[in-house]
Amino acid sequence: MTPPKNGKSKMERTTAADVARAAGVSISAVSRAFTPNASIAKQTKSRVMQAATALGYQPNPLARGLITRRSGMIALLMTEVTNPFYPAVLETFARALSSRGKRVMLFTPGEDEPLEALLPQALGYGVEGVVITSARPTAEMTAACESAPVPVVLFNRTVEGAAISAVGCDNEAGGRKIADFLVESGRKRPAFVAGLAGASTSLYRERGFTAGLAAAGLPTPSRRVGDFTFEGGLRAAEALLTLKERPDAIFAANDIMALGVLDGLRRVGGLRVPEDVWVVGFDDIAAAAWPSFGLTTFRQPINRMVAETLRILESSDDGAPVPPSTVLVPGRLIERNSTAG
Amino acid sequence: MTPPKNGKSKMERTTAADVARAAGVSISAVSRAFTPNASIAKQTKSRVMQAATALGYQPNPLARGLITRRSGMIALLMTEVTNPFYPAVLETFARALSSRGKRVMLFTPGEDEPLEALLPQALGYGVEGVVITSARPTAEMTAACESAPVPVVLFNRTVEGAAISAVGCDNEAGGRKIADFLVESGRKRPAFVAGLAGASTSLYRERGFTAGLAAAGLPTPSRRVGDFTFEGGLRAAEALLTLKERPDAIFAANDIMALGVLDGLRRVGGLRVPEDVWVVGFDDIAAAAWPSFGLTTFRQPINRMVAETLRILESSDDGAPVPPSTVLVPGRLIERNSTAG
DNA sequence: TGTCGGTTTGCATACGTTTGCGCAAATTGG
DNA sequence: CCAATTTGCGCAAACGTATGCAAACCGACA
Repeated sequence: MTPPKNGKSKMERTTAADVARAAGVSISAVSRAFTPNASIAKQTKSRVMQAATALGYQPNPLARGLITRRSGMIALLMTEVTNPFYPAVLETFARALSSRGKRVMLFTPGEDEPLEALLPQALGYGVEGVVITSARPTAEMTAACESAPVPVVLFNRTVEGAAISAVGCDNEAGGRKIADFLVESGRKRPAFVAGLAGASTSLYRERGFTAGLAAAGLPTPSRRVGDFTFEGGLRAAEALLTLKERPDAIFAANDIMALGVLDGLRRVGGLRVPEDVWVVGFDDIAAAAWPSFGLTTFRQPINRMVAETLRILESSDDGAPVPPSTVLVPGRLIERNSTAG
Repeated sequence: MTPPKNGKSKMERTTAADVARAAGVSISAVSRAFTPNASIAKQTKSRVMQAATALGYQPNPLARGLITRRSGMIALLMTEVTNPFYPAVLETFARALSSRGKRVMLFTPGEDEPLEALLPQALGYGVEGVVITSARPTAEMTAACESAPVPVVLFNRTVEGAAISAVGCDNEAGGRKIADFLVESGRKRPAFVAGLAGASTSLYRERGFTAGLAAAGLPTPSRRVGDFTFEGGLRAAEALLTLKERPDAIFAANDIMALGVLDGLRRVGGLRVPEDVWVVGFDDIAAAAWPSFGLTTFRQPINRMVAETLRILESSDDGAPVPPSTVLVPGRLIERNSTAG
C-alpha cells in the first residue's frame, strides 16, 4: 500500500491516476482533459481540471514526450556566449517560448566535444525543434540537419545550397547600406574588420560593403580579422593605424569588435572618433548605445528574427515536413556619435 | 514488418532493441552496458558497445528519466539576462555540465508568468537539480524549494533562515574590503548605488561597505538606487552630482551600474575619473576591463562558484538528502584606472 | 562427479503518459 | 417511441528504458 497520502518525506509526484481517482474518471479522461482537441465532455473536463489544480497536477512532460515525441523543448545550439548579442537572442527565445509553455534546452559543446555530437544528443531528448546559432555547420552536420526528424533552423547563419531553413538579417544589404552611408558622407578610405574566417555573417556583410564602395568608385577596403571579439577589434584597430594611408572610417562586422576598434583608436591611437575616424558596427547590442561609445550600427531586429524562427519551427507542427525556407529580415542603420553623417 | 532497415523517409530512432538484436543479447544487457556499475561481463559489454556505435545508438534520456528520475538535466531559473554577469554564469554552467554529459534547461518566466510557477515545471521535467539565480525567492517558493525532491541551490542569492543551500561570493566581506580600500586611499565622502530593493547581494555589499566606513569614522554614505541596470547607474550618478557635498568615490553594487555611473559622471557631469571621483563596481564583467572604463571592481570567481554549486548538486546524487549548506567563496579586489590607489 | 558460491543473463514489470478501438449513453429525426 | 447517428468514456496496448528476481552458467573444491 503506497497511497499518495502525501508522504512526509519528499514531495511525491501526483500522477494522472491520482487525479483520475479524485475526479472519479479514468486515466484516459485526465489525459484528454489536457489534450487540446480531444473528445471530452465539457463537464468532465472541468471536473478533471478542478481535481487537477486541487492536487497540483500537471502532466509529466517526459512520459508525454515518450509517446508523442513532443517534449515541449526547443534545443538551442550555441557556442559563443561572449558576444552580448547572443545572450540577448537567448533571452528573447526563452521568453517567447515560455509564454507558449515551451522550454529551451541549451547545448554548448564541452571541453573537447565536437559540435556535431550535439545534434544527435538534442534529438535524443525529443526536442521539437533545433535552433543552431553562432556555429558554422560542417558538411556532415549539414547532412544530419537535413535528415533530422524535427525542423532545424540556422539562426544568423546560412549555408549555401543546403536544404536547411535559415533566418537572418539581410547582411549583404546591411553592409551595402553602411557603405552607401559612408560614401555619401564623403568618407574616402574606409576599412573593414572581419569576424571569423568562414562565418557567413561576416562574409555577407563584407560583400555588401565592398560592393557598395566599388559602386562609388572606391577601392577594395583594407582589411583585418578581429575574431568577433573585443580584443580582436582592438588589435585590428592598432594594425590599421600603422597603414601608410590611415583609414578615415572603419566598419567592423559586429558591435563587440567595433567597440574594441573604437577603444583602440581612442586609447591606444590617441585619435578622436568621429573627428579623425568614423566607426560603424553591426548588431546594435546594448553597449553600443552607452554614452562612452555612441556607436553607429546596423540594428538586427532580434524580436522579428526570433518570431520568424519560431514560425518556421511551428509550421511543420503536425508531421508534414515543410520545405526549408530562408527568411531575411531587414535591419536598420542607427546613427550615433561614432559617425557624424 | 517495420525492420529498421534505415527507412528512407526520416531518421528512425535506433532503440535498445535494435542493438540487442544486432549483438545477440537481451535488451537488459544493452541497458546494463550503459549503466556504470551494472553487473555485466566485460565481453558482452564490449560486444554491445560495438553494435551500439555501429548503429549510432544512444539511450533515450526521456525513457531513462521516466524510470530513474534522472534525466541528465539541470534546471537554471534565471530572470535577468541583461546583466552580462549572468550570461557568463550561464556559459560556465553549460560548459561544466556539458563535459559531464549533462545539459542545462533554461527557465525564464514568460510574459505574465510568476516565478513560482517555474519550479514545479522544472521538477516535472525530472531535472536532477535546480539552480536559482538572480531571483529573489518568495516565501512560498522557499517552502517549495525545501520540499523539492532534488537539490536546489541559490546562486548568488541567500535567504535568511531558510533550509536551502546557497552559493555566493562573500558579499559583505567584499563591501568591507572596498570600504577599507577607499578609506586607506584617503577618500572622505564615498557614496553607494544599490541594486534592487530586497536583493540580498546588494544588501550584503552595502552592509559591509557601510560597516567599513563606520569603522573608519566616516558617516553613512549617500545612497541611490540603480536597479542593477546601466541606465539606473547613470541616473544615480546624475542624482549624486546634485548633492551639496559631492561624493569623491562611488561604489555601485554591480559592474553594469558602475559603468553607468562612470559614463554619467564623465559624459553628463563632465567630471574626470579618477581625478575628480573614483568609481568601484562588483562582479568583474568583461566590459570592466575595457580601456574606456578600466573599472576597479571586486571579482566574483565564477568558476569556483559554479564548481561549488555542482558539488552540492551532486553530493546528494544517490538519494540521501544532504543537509543544506551555504558556501561563500572569497573574491578579490581588482584595481584599475577608475581609482588611483 | 556432485555440490557450492559467485557471476551473468533474461524475463517480466514498472515509469506516466497518449491513443486506437469498441461499447454504452446521449442525441436526433421520423 | 424506436432506430440511426453522434458523442463520451474506459480498456489496453504502446513509447524505450531500468531493475528485482530467479534461472543459468562457470570454474573450483572436496
